[in-house]
Amino acid sequence: MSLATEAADQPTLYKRIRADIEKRILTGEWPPGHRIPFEHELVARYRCSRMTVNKALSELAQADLIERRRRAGSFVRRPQHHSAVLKIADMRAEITALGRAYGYELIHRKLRTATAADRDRLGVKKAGKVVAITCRHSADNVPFAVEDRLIDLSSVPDAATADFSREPPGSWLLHHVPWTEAEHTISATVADDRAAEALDIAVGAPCLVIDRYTWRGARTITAVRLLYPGDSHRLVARFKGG
Amino acid sequence: MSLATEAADQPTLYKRIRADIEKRILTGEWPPGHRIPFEHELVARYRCSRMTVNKALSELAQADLIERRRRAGSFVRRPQHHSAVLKIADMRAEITALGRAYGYELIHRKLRTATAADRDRLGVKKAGKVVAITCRHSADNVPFAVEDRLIDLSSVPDAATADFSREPPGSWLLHHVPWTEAEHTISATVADDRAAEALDIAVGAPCLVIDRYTWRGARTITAVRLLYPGDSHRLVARFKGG
DNA sequence: CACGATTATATGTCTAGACATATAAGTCAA
DNA sequence: TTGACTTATATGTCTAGACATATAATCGTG
Repeated sequence: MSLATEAADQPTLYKRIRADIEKRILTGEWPPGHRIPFEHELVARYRCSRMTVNKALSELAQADLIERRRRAGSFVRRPQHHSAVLKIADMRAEITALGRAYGYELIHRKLRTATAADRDRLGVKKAGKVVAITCRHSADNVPFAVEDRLIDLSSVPDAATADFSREPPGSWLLHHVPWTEAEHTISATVADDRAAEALDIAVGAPCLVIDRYTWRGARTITAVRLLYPGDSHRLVARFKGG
Repeated sequence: MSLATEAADQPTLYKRIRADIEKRILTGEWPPGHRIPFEHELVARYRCSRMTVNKALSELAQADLIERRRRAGSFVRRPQHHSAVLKIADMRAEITALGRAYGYELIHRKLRTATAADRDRLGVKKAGKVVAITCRHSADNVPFAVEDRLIDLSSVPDAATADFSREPPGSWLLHHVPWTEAEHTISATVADDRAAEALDIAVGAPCLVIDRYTWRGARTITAVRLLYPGDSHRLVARFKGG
């Protein structure tokens, strides 16, 4: 078993070590559960210091490719099944990235004391003020998605006076409020009257739904529901690694 | 500006350094573009060696929270908008993780020479053999998803003789074939006759669709389409960090 | 002023040690 | 056999240095 394969073209030693091991894992030569050589063995193989192989192994562990267990060794992890990294940018970025003209239209905006439904949706107990917004995003003048959003003003007071008639609330929030945690829920539904009209599709047509909740620490910032025409829009996630 | 905040409760020094910086970024105290202290400044602040702060900063860079530029310093990165990590496990794991009883049923299996449609779907040019499978996954005896799969036998010869009447092809593949890349596409549709019958829902009911393509290097392994009843199933992705 | 050469500097990688700590494995007594 | 104790060992973290390298800034020159 020669771990040091071909001579390095360029990359640094720890990267070569990492790549060598990664290759063996991805080709299946070292299947899940396989114990990879101990650090001191790799030190001997590559004739380097322990810190160097440690760095390579640490990165592999961070990438969930291997699992490190004290006293036992390092083991190839069972493939993380199918994780997928979805990049859901804000709507303007998403649409311009497609090379299409971005359009935005505010349909409705209301500042109100949180109703029971609002509080439930935001996951808060106290009845503070909220802003409720409905708007539409379009690509090349074709409806792309409708957005239904609630912003908690006790977390984001400035949102009360922000001008959402020109700037989409999603962009505004991204630039004004740092967040620490978010949750997305993806589901499917069929268009009701309101959605059908806003998206210019038939009632009963399939729609992709993304519900997103954003927090900053314990405080809820915003809850948003995005409705995409199901036949035109797709979320694509490419994932690398085993 | 005191970087060394409260005394450490337990964690190691480099983790504390990383957490301190992360906090400042997430709270917005250090906004995107802000230059974080040079390594030698952090060394002085925390009275430790450069390797220790380097490890902390390297991990922050790996997590895309900061960007490191030689000679210039390290800078807070613009928030990665809304990325979402979807964990799509194989169906059995997904259902048992929900605490429900997993059920599997093979509906159809056929070994054939790839048709034009098959080749198109798999993205291959040559007309080799393929296995086409339709099956159903259920949770607590309620239909959970229908699966429509194509396996390229030139990439996975063993699939020709595997017994898919008891073991779901997804699990079998995960345990027998390592993969290097996958792509998911998520969309919405409405149930047609076949789907409605298999899922025991009404024709025209919304369905979530996941199309997954899996490769090993340049070879296509399998293409699968999963159809979930849209009102019952949700994909949840929680994401941390800004 | 524009452009090329030089220099200073922050990060990138690496070493040869050290001690800490979790834990697999072995040992011994009840 | 089981449970408690001990030991060996692989990983986890850290140090005080070193040289490499990319590049921002500066300096000179045409």
